[in-house]
Amino acid sequence: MSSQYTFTGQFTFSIDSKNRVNIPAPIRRQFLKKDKKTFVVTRGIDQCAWIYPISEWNLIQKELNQLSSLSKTNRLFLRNHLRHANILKFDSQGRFVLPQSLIDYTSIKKDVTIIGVLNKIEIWNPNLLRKIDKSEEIDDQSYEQLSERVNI
Amino acid sequence: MSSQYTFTGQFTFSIDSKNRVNIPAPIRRQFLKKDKKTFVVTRGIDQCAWIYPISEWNLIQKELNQLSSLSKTNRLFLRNHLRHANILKFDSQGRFVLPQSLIDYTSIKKDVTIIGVLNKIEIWNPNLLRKIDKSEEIDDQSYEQLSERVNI
DNA sequence: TAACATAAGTGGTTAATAGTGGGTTAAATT
DNA sequence: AATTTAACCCACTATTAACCACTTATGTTA
Repeated sequence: MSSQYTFTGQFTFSIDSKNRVNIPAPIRRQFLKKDKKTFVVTRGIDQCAWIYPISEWNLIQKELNQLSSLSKTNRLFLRNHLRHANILKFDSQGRFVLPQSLIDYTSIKKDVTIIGVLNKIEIWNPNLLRKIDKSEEIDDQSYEQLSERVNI
Repeated sequence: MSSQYTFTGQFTFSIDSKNRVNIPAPIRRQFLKKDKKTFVVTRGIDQCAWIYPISEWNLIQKELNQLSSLSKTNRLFLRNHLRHANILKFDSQGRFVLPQSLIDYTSIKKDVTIIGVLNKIEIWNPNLLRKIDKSEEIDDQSYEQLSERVNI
């Protein structure tokens, strides 16, 4: 089953003294009623945090359920991806508290950049995102490979 | 039949003088009424303890029943996983006493890190978990392989 | 375009919950 | 019967989450 969400856009906000982060209104508005303001924040594979609406996350979990813990790789993968996953809600002002472990992982200080990436939302340290922007461009060959799979 | 539990998150608490360990509230809240605060603690495959809600454990037992004891591996596996399994309940404060044998096995001293891993909960010595974090990272190739099976 | 109205982002206070420690009673073991 | 162990209860403290309030944008209408 495919995603019901298509997040886009980029926003930069401040994180407050209680580690609360505001979810940009355009993104917040997309949240479906059924998800009841609930989502999962976890480590991204790059140095950012990923947010999935809870219904999206449930789809992922179903896939993870197929992996047996008797395999070592599976065990590591499951552990490292699930332990950093926090089920949260945003408050009546549309904010949530970013867990300390993720603040550390993402090196977020005062400001955060929030970007919509299809079925997930990414939370970045603005400086880090800028740096990666420059250093990790997609080369032509990789684009060629992608072209086989994605018709854009 | 698949799991009814989807534990996530990471928490670090202290173990008290009576060897009591607190179960983190977000995990405790997930426990189904039918399980009546009952669960099984046993040895994990890595140097940690595994906790399964009793209904999950029953599912696992059903699978274990499929393994013939004529195979030596099966015999060893069954023995090592069943002999260290304790059926326990958590008290009105949400704690349980961690059996001495598991304290020894996991090298737990003063603090414990508790992590949710889908249908089970893992109890670790925080230092040990950190060590594994570094030494056993998943390499790019394994990620590529996983990507064929899991769409995250 | 000025005035108003609405929505969005930010900040702090209070009330509820969670984690921790210890003591008392009941049960089990020797 | 004495000692140990486990269950149960009560209490304190720190953290978290719910609530309220203010300010700055954005947009609408006269």
